[in-house]
Amino acid sequence: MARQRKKFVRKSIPFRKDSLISATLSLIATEGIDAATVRAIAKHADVTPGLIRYYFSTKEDLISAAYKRHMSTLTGASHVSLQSMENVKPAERLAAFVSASLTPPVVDPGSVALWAAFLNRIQNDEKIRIAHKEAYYDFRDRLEVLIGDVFAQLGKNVKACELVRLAIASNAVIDGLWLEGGALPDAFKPGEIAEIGLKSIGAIIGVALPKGAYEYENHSAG
Amino acid sequence: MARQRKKFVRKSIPFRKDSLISATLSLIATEGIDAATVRAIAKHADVTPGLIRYYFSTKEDLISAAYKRHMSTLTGASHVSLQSMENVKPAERLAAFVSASLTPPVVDPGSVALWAAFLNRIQNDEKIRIAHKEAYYDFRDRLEVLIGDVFAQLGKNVKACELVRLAIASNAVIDGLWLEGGALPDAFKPGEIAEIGLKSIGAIIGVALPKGAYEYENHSAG
DNA sequence: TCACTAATTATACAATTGTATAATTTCTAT
DNA sequence: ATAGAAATTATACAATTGTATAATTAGTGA
Repeated sequence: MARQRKKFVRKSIPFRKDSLISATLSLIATEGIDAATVRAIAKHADVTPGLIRYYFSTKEDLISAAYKRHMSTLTGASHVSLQSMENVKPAERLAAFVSASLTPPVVDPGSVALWAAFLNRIQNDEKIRIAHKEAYYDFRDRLEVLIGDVFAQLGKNVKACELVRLAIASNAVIDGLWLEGGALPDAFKPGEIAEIGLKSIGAIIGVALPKGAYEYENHSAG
Repeated sequence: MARQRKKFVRKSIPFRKDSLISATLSLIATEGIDAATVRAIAKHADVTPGLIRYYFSTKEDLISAAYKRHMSTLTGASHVSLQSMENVKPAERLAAFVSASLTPPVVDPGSVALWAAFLNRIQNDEKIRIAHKEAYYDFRDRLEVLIGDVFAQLGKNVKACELVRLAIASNAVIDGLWLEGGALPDAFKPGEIAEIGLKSIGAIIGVALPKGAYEYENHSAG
């Protein structure tokens, strides 16, 4: 008889790490943090539990890596929206950024659940606390730049501390809407959250933000 | 020799339930959800693990009860601020409500951690999902009434759907600021969050909200 | 004082958890 | 082809978990 089928296939280190991180995120998002046991994660990644320890020295290491990837996914989605918009009016760039942050896949129950699961560890896990802080300031600073650009183009002169205040407030609007949209997906119509976000941030900074920006709304209605 | 010291004291049902719920909340808030084991909770409540099952048929029951109490604590804190303000101008009542929601003890790391721990279960635990939904709408509706009163007093006519939108947006501002203030307590000066909240919501609804409302700010500055 | 009820503790148990280590299998270089 | 290194699986283990049940203890009314 022919040689028996292979019992496993060797994969590269990045591949396996990615698989395990993806499996971890997927499990936490869909079944909650308690479901993310080493055995469940391994099964989800089509791998044996022992392999986890081969790539991550401890489970906390894996969780920490998963957190970082989730955060970069979140912030990355908003960031991508600004590429190829170099020559677009500042107000439209800001609107695109806000829209992207308040539209699927950023606004998503699993995404919020994931974030909440990690937030729970923020107090007792320094790695996660630092990562959270960095992600928060990164996002807020980007928002501040975008808002500053809008004012610059309009010739408005705004004090630095005032600009910070507006960025904090705009960030809060996005966070709050993102949260509610993800936690209570049935409570809002599609597009409603992004629309409210645009109007609200527009009111806060005193500049109307164009609605229905680019890729995020259906073009047929424009 | 005298009779040996009592090995335990009998307490009333509400007392023990309260103790156990408090211990649960305290543990989750300070050490995270994983630390809230039946044994740790019992120890925290100066009780034997077995007693938990005497008052709560399952651990999930206890967790669920703890969630409800936490939510009513949160919303209650904002609600109390409106009592004995029946004859105050609507804008000041709204301001007091916002201030109370964005000031300790509502804004607090433990409070946010607690809320995040429960949010993680929102997808897979129907009881918690329903409780969350109710708490959200309860808070938002109250906000909507307060905003509506402000407009009524100013003689402004605002459509119902527009009022809802403003309540959603204001709620998002509060949620976002509350979250960031609790998760990153060092990132903000005392009173800064409440101040930003008042200005932002004021901008959103188009009505300046009085700062330094009542009990929440130091009276010496007034 | 004394039984009786209900609250509390004590003990036990099976399942699950993270981790450690030994045993295999695959792939690559020679 | 084959040996050796590296990746993967297999197995084991002690600790912890939620829960169930039996054994005590405290308070109450007669």
